[in-house]
Amino acid sequence: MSRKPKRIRDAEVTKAQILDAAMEEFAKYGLNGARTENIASGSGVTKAMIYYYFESKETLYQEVLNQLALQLNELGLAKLNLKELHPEIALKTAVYEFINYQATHPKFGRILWHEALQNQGKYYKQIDWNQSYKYLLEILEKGMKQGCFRQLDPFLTAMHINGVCNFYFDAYENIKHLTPNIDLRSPEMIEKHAEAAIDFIMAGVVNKGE
Amino acid sequence: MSRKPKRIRDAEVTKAQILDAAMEEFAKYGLNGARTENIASGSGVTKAMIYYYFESKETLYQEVLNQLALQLNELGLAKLNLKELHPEIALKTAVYEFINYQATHPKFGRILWHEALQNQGKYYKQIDWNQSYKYLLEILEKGMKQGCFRQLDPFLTAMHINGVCNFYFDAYENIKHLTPNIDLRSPEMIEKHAEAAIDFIMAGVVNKGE
DNA sequence: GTCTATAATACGATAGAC
DNA sequence: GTCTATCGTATTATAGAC
Repeated sequence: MSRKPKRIRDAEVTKAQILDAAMEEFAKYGLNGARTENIASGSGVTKAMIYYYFESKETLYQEVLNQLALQLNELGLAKLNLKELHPEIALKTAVYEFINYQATHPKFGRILWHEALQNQGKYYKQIDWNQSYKYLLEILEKGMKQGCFRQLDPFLTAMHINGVCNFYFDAYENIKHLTPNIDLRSPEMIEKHAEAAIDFIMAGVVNKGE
Repeated sequence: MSRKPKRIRDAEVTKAQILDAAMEEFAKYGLNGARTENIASGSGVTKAMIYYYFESKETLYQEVLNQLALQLNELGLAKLNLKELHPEIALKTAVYEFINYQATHPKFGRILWHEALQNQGKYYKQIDWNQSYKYLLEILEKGMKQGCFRQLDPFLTAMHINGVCNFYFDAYENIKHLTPNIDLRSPEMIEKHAEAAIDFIMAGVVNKGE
């Protein structure tokens, strides 16, 4: 009579594995669509463990969002010290890093889109995302003040820049059908997107009249 | 003994009402998240009617996507005869009309985002969206050939333009929390977005060196 | 063509043994 | 700390009366 081998008991490890699998599942289906059974099997534990470490599926989801915000602030734009650079260089760098982040962390954007669409931003609201967003605003405002950027609405411009960077990745599952012969996820195409996006954005923002 | 008044029997009307309510529900929650009960109550019929007129929730969803593609082709860019205009005017018009379409048909973008995210474009693939997408490509290519647009990758540029137009609307539920004092859905703000988007896109595309 | 009632199942969450 | 077994409910879909 062989039994299922029992798991090594390690709270830290188990909790981290659940969070990882949860991020994967939430990225695919969002809070509502995610299945606790999938999170359990994805992390190699039973469903009951999820409720031992986290109060509910909802709490687990909130924790995933928290982790996301932490990761973004750590790995993201903070360490680049963009404020001290020339606005043009700062903006180019920020856009490049942001696209790179999207390419290497595809779950990030997807979770936030699911959040906006199916939860109407209910949980997004509970988390402070401002740091990363404000960097971009500051760069734009500084560039306008210095005259190297055109006079634009900083908020709308930030949204437009975001759209240029994001759409390629987050609408991928639809637009891949428009170009069946091109692998939009290949490093070469992503690099092309990054270059074209930077070119497009800079042309849209930089003041050529000087 | 009062009874629930029976519905007037009219197949056409009932079917249309179900489709309307379904579009509403799918726009909110996508195929998986949508509840047939909500679609039923939203259209004033019972759940059984959905299965009488449509094979299943899935079939109903496919029909909604079909309707969407039809509406887009009818109301959209086709009637503008953009090919005969100067590329700059054509692009400005296309962007303006597209933003206007998004503003007046918010369900359109939401359904497609849900489709990309939760179904990985499985049903999107079954429908021909090419017309509307190809208009934009043709405008860009014509402008580049004539020299009034810069030499850009037409496909990537089309994606970037799409991102500029869309993000404002489709990420609304998240970004509204970033600007609690501004109503991003007011006609004034949408008009500002449209103007800024056109300005941004034209600056990114038009060849200034001539 | 429309309804009520219900079958069948999937899923979040919990109890309790080990 | 981890497991198995199960409860309770929500939900898609169908059967059958009117």
